[in-house]
Amino acid sequence: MDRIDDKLMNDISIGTMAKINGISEQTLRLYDKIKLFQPSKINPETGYRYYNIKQCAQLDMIQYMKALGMNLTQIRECFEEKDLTRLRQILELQRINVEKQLVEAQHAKQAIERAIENYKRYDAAPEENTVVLEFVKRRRVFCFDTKLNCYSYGMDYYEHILRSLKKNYILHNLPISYFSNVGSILRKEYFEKKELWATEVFLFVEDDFESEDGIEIIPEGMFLCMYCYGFNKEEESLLEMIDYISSHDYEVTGDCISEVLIEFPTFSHFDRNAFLKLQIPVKHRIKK
Amino acid sequence: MDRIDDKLMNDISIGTMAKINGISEQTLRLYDKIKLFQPSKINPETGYRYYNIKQCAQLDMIQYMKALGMNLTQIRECFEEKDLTRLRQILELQRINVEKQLVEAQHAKQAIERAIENYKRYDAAPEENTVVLEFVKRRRVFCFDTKLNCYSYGMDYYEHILRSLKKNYILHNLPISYFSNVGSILRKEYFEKKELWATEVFLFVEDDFESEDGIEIIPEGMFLCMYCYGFNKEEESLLEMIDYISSHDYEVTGDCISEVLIEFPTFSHFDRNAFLKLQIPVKHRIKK
DNA sequence: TATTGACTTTATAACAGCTATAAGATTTAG
DNA sequence: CTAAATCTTATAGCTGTTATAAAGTCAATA
Repeated sequence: MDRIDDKLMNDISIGTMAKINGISEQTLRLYDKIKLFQPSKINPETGYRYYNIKQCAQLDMIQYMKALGMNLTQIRECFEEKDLTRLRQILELQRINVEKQLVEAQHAKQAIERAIENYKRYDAAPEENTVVLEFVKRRRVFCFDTKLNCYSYGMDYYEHILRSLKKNYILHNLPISYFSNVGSILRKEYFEKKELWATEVFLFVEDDFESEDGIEIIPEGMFLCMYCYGFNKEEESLLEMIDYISSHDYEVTGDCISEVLIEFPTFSHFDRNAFLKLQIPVKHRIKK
Repeated sequence: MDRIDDKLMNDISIGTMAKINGISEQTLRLYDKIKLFQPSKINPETGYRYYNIKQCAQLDMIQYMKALGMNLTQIRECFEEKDLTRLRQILELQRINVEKQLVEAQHAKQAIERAIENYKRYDAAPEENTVVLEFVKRRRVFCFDTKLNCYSYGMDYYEHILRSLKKNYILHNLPISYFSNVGSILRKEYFEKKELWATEVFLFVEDDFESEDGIEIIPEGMFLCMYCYGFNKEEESLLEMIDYISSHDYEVTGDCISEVLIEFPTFSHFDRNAFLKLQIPVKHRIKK
C-alpha cells in the first residue's frame, strides 16, 4: 500500500512514468519531442521532465490507438481535433487496412506451411527415375497460356515464360508466395502423341482465391508420378514415363502436369534448379 | 514475339531487369550494395550494371523468401549456406512468427470493429439519466482484484488501480487493444446495501482468450442500464438506479457492472473522460 | 556530327518508430 | 561525502525501401 501512497505524490519522474506504463524512457522523450505527449512540467534549471498521474489516461489512449494500427501523426491529429470525427474517420480507414493485413498474414501462413510440407515431401521422395502410383487430391490452379512452348529453346526461353506469368499474377494481385509452387500443363492430346508441347503454366491457389478467368480444377485421382531433380532431366523423364505407361497397360485419363515442388536457392547462382514432380493421371487399360 | 527475341539478348540493363521482375531500380542497386544480388557483369568504365536472364531465378527466390517474412540478411545467409538446412530452420522460425502476426492482426481487427461498434452505440445511446431495460448477451471478462475501492479517494486512486490492471494484463500477454473496453464490478451484496464498494476491474475478452485465473462469465439477460458521461457522474447515477429499482419493483439478480464504452482522447489532456454504461441484471419482483 | 531524350551512375536524405550509445549533470541512499 | 542510480542532450543505427540531385552514358534522329 505504501508504494501506492508513495507514487501518489505527483511529479512522476520519466523513469517511473515509463515503468508504470510499460513503455521506455526514450519513447517518452520521443513523444515529448514530436509534441505527441509532453510532461506536465519541466524543471527549467535541470530540464528534468515531471509527469502527473492523470496523464496516464492520455498515454493509455495513445497505446490503444497504436494498437489499432494508427501512426503517431494520426494520433496527434486526433488529439488536436476537438471532436471525434477524425478518430472515427481513421478507424474506418484502419478497418480496411487491418483487413488487408489479415489476409496477407493468412497468405504468408499458408505459404510457409506449404513450403515446409514440400520440403518434407522432398525428404520422403522416392528415388529418381522410379515411377510410383499415387492418389492425389483435387487441386485448384490459376492457369495462364504463354503461347510459348516450355520444352523448346532451352532455359532462357523458359525464363521469359515465367516472366509473363509473373507479370500476369502481379496484374491479378496474387500474393507473391504462390509463385514458388508453379507448374506446367502438357495437354493429353499432345502427350499421347509423344509431342512435348506445353504452353500453359499455372500456380496452385487456395479455394478462397477468385478470378474471372484462368481457374482450372485438377480432379483427384490416381497419378503415375516421377520425381526428378532439375529441369534439364524433365524431358528425358517424361519420355521414360510414356514408355512405362504403354509397357504397363495404363491409359492416360487427363493432362500431364509438371509441378515444381522446391526451388533450390543455393546450389547455383546462375540457373534455376528445382525438384520436380511429373504427374500423369491414369487408369488401368481394361483387358479384352 | 520480337520483343522477347529482343530481350533474349543477354546483358539486361538495370531498368529492364527491374521492369520484368516488378521491382524498382533502386532496390536492385541496394541488393547489389548489400551483396544480396549482384549483376552478372559491370562495365568497368561506366559502372553500368548488366544482368543475365538466368538471374531471374534468384530474384524470384528472394521475393518468395521475403513473402515468407524473411529479412534480407536471413535471405543472404540462406544463399551463402551450401545446403537447405538454414532455409528450413528459418522456415520453422517464420512459421511461429507468422502465426503470431496473424493472431495480432485478428486482435486488431476485433478491436477496431469493437471500437466502431461502440461509437455507434454512443450515437444511438439514450439520453443521460434515463433508465432503460436492455437484453444483453453473454459476455466474457478477464477480472482482476486490485484490493482498492474504485469509489473512494477520487480519480488519482482510480488511475493507480488502472496501472495495476495494465501491469497485470501485460503479464498475461493480453493485446493492448482490449484495454479500451474496461469496466468494474460492484458486487451484488454491496450494491444491495447501497455501499459503493468495488475493488475488481475487468477487460472484455474474446472466447479464444485463455487464462488460468480471472476469467468470469457475465450471463446474458435483462439489464437495467443507464448511460452516463464521465466518471464524476458515476456514483450519482448508481444511487439513482438504486432508487429506480426499489420504486419499480425490480429485484437485482447479480453483480452490477460499470462499462467504459468510449474514452475520449481529445476533450481534456489531464483527465480521463469517458462514456459509461451502468448495468444491473434484474428481474421483476413477483407480487405476493 | 550534334543534339536530343531516355537511361544510367553516385551520393545523400527521408521515412517510422523506436533503440542504443556516450558524455555529462543531478538526485538519492547510505 | 561518496557511490549508485537517474536524469539530460546529442547522435547514430535499425529495416527496406523511396526520393532527390547532379552528373555521366547510350541510342536514335536531324
